[in-house]
Amino acid sequence: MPTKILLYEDNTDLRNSLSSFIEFNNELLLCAAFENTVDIEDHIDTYDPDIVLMDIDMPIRNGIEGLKAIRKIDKDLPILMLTIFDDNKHILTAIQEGATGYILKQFISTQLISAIDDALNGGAPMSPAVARLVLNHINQSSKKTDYKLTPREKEVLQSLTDGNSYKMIAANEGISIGTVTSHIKNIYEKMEVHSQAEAVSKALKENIL
Amino acid sequence: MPTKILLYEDNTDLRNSLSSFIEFNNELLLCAAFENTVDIEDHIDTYDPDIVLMDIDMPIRNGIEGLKAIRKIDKDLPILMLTIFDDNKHILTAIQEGATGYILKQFISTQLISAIDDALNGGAPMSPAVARLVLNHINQSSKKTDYKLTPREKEVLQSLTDGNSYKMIAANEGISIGTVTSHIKNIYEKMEVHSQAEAVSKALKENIL
DNA sequence: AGGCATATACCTTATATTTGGTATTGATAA
DNA sequence: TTATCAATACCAAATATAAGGTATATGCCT
Repeated sequence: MPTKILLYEDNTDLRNSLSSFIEFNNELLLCAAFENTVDIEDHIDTYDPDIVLMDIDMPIRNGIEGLKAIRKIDKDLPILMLTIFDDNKHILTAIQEGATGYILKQFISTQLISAIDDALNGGAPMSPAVARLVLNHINQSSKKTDYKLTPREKEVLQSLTDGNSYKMIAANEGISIGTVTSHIKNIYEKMEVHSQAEAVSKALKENIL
Repeated sequence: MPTKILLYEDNTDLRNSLSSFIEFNNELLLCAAFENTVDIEDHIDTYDPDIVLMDIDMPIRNGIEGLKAIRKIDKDLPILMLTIFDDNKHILTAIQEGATGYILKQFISTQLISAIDDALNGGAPMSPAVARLVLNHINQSSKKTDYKLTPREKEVLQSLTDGNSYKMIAANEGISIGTVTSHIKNIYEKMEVHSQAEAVSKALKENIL
């Protein structure tokens, strides 16, 4: 049984050539191709595809919106994003929204088949360059700022981040509330923040614990 | 000029066969091969490699330790991790610590050369299966808990997370402090928390914004 | 040994937050 | 059309926090 594909691509030429490419392959079956993701919920319902190929930059309702719309109704349907390589932000957004893989348009002819295959088998096809972006996003250590917190201050900050009040921190650490106050004051100075919320936010976002 | 390689692998047979494989290739130059990462700092200093191939599971001082040690002295040196197992935890740890790529040992013969090439050119070579793990780690939406916050409450929570005080939130949203207080009270109830720090922590960790 | 920096500790007071209420309006669902 | 809910708004009080001090111990440098 061939793999049912739903395609979204606003450029008419590319949409047609991709359609031909898919139709030419006996293992693949093109359900339909659209120029934007308006009504994508209905399309999914109507065609019940095995995989979706999705351009990112489309007018009216783009690929990210389409991706989100699908993920609301189907958490597992493989969705391969297609794009030119210049848009780091879109790539990360797409991945955070649950895209299955990421193919650069320039490599479609050589990689599409194996990418579809990988995606259907639980893999996440992406070029090494895209993977590098993703890894850099995870690996903050390269740009991790060091606020030179003392061991005690780190403990207190960790405890704050866990949602403990001054009173609870004092009890856990075996020190007085006054001392907790003092540590937190110093933490705020070093981190240049002025509230728990800001400190916790900064600590988590910058992964400094 | 050949690419200088430093190899860490505790299994003698595999280390030898990898060494032979590298020496057989004119583009590659094996600086040295070791069975664990003790003294890795000295090795880096002595051999000044272009890339490091690192097994993860080694006795005494393993590949993750070695990776961390290198990253303390060189943020950019490409480091490819090698492993037999699809060990989720090790893969994620390695990536968080700044590994450049991840090769499963079963694919070394076919993928090592291109992986080295990718790594040297700023890419992050990894198999689709490994990439899937990484993406799942980023994309929490599958297990995202829904606290059913209203749009306004999400705005307020976002603002809290940005480190704003009640007063600032009121000004930014164009509502009174009393109303901010009221929204936050409702947010706390829905999220089952009792302070800013806890709410911010939960919001960031669970990625609900 | 003396001087210095730092981590730790505690106090105090002015603000801010938390939590309990109540109430109005507009939009939406039953 | 009634009932519910979201968003808005305010009051009041009990607590918690932020930011200003000061003090002691410890290790480090000379």
